[in-house]
Amino acid sequence: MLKYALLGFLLKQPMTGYDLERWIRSSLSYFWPAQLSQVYRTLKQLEDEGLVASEIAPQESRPDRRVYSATPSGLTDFAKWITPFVTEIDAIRVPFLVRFFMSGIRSPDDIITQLRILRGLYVKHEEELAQDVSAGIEQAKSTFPHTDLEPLLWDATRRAGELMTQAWIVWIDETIARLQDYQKQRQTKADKPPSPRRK
Amino acid sequence: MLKYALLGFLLKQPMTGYDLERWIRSSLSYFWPAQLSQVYRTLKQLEDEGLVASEIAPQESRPDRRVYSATPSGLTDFAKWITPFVTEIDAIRVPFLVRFFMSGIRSPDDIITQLRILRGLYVKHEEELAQDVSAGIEQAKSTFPHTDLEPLLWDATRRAGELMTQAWIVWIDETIARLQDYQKQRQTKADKPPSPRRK
DNA sequence: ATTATCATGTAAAAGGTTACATGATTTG
DNA sequence: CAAATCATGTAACCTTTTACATGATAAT
Repeated sequence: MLKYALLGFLLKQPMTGYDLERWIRSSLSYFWPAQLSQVYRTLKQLEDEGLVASEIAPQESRPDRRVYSATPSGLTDFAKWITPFVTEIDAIRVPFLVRFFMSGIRSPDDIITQLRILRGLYVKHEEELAQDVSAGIEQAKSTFPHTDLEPLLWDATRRAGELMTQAWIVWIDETIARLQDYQKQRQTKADKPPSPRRK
Repeated sequence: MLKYALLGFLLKQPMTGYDLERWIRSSLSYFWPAQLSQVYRTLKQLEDEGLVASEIAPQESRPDRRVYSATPSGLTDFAKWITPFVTEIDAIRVPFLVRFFMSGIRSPDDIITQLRILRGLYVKHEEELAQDVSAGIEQAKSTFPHTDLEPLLWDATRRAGELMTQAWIVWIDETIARLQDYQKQRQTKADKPPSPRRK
């Protein structure tokens, strides 16, 4: 997948592995993160397959830049990948939900605390996403040649991140409420047998 | 991660790899899918680490069942894993969004068609999720010893799937609308120079 | 003075996917 | 009579993560 993300960017413009990582960071990373080391080895693989070519641009006082560009067969391969319609929903993996689901041995209080922490993280995440991606869009507009469609795709991707984040926040709030209800019920039950009585 | 999912189930009750896969399918799979082959190799790994133990239950006319159960050190390890608070948001990977983002060379019509296909898949997915997981909850209630908290966690996990699916459907509808607007504008622009005129 | 940015990579390990291999029984 | 379910696994491959390694310059 990273393979095609890189190819897609290189079709817009030749650039280095380092550049690619930064572009991804302000766009795709919210749905497909990429480590720099992974970018470098994938570029090498793409070059072995003849889908990209690189040339070295010497620099003083900095490591030389290795600038990659997509080859004609790179474009062909990319087109072959993007053309067919997807007819299955992607499996997603959310490690946090595994933990949550398996939290039966934790106290409801602990789970609520955990959810509150997570909520804070998502709020922060939402702000970062808005800023990073919006900045990315503006930079892309002034960097790449583009049709009007491309900023739309870029912004729709940002929007997807926004909607997902908001959905998580809704889920967290709902779930905290449910856990609090559960606690209240337990308490009520526990109070009844000894019959509540004031001093 | 699968490692702890398996341990978590085995702490509720001893069972086989096959059983584990089925339980996961009606619960966690929506946030952490597991192939049967992966379940088997992970169980083997857990056994090597002494976190689970297995014994063979002979059967006639069917392969013998290898029943796994969590060991005391399995419980310790699981508790150590579940206890600490998570303080970072999980990266998620959504292959479809990578394609979408890179669809600049496709026609808006194609992208809309693709989104409509996806919408149908999500609607179906939502129904399956509701049924599978609800059935799973009922079965879990009658199979595992449990506190009242556990059905709550199970159902909250179902709800997370529901909210995510709904968020995707909203996103798809929004995005189709945006693409249609984009098409209308292009058409208007194209119509202007010859100046629109009626018969 | 320290941190962030620019800029390159390598190597080992972990985790997951896909394909292969087998075979009886139950359900539609 | 065909397909799904029960039930076990192995092997090769692919992708990603984490850790290591280097080093100058610009910004705070």
